[in-house]
Amino acid sequence: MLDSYCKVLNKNRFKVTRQRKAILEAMEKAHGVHLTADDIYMDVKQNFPEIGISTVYRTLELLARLNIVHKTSFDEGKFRYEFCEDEGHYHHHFVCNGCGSIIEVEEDFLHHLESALEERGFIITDHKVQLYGYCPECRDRHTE
Amino acid sequence: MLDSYCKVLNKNRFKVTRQRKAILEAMEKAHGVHLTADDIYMDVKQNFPEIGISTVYRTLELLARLNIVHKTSFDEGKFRYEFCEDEGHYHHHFVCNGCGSIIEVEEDFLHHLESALEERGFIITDHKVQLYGYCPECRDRHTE
DNA sequence: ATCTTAAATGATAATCATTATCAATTAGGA
DNA sequence: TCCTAATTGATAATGATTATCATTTAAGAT
Ligand SMILES: [Zn+2]
Ligand SMILES: [Zn+2]
Ligand SMILES: [Zn+2]
Ligand SMILES: [Zn+2]
Repeated sequence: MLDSYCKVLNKNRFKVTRQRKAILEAMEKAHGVHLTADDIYMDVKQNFPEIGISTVYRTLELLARLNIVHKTSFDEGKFRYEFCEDEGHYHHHFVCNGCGSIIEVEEDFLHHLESALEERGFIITDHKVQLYGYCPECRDRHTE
Repeated sequence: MLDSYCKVLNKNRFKVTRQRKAILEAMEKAHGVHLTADDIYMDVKQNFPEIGISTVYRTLELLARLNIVHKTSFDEGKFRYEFCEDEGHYHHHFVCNGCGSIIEVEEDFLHHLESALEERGFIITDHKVQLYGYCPECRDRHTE
């Protein structure tokens, strides 16, 4: 997995540095979790104290440009990152207003909306669906 | 319209100040446009040079809390505001990667996604759908 | 209409995520 | 090994937003 990402870096003439590998490893370790730049920085620092926060931001920007990671905001005033899916089409997210947890949702009804727009002459390159509310653990606390 | 918003302020024991009225007026003037706090600040300043940017932020936060305006981010690193719809359920947005224009989309296929989650015990209070791509004016420039 | 007072305001500083700068380091090809 | 452009880390800068606090004001009581 890590190797295949390094191949993409190579293919695009970007150097495979210790820092970039460490960042990719940290993200792999947290697969399925939506990490902030700072989450990644803190984790990498454990085994690599010299790493700079700028390198983390720069690397994530690069990985996003290469379609290795997907950068998205859940309206918290900061961005979160996760690995892209192979198909290039993203799953959706449910954000709990109670505990803040972000839960992935597989269902996809967006084709309808997309084709309606494409008929009107738009080109759709990406979409984002975020649902907000209460997860089963928080719903009782909320309705009490 | 403005009067009905003032009524909501009154009902909730908030004062109806010149600043709050000016901000609501600026937003009414730009109905259908998705304004940033600074857009509103700049506009109100024309006829009300003493207004402070803090007041704009504070007022928007209050109006959002009262469900008068809806605050949303289009991943630009800042928030945009528009009046809530009566139903409490928002339209969707198409963001053009070319010119940055934000176009409203009425179609709503989200019930499906929402009921699927509700069956699993979640409570959905809000959703956000944002599509990205190229609008008809920008698509040729893009595919050239 | 005046008084009272808690709410609201504006100037300013603080915060926080992110980006830019730049001298020093380094990956990877010759 | 050498060369060099890419990369890095420290630091400063930015830009949006929030906090602080002395001053002003809306709106209810007199
Ligand atoms: Zn929860
Ligand atoms: Zn996800
Ligand atoms: Zn466009
Ligand atoms: Zn809208």
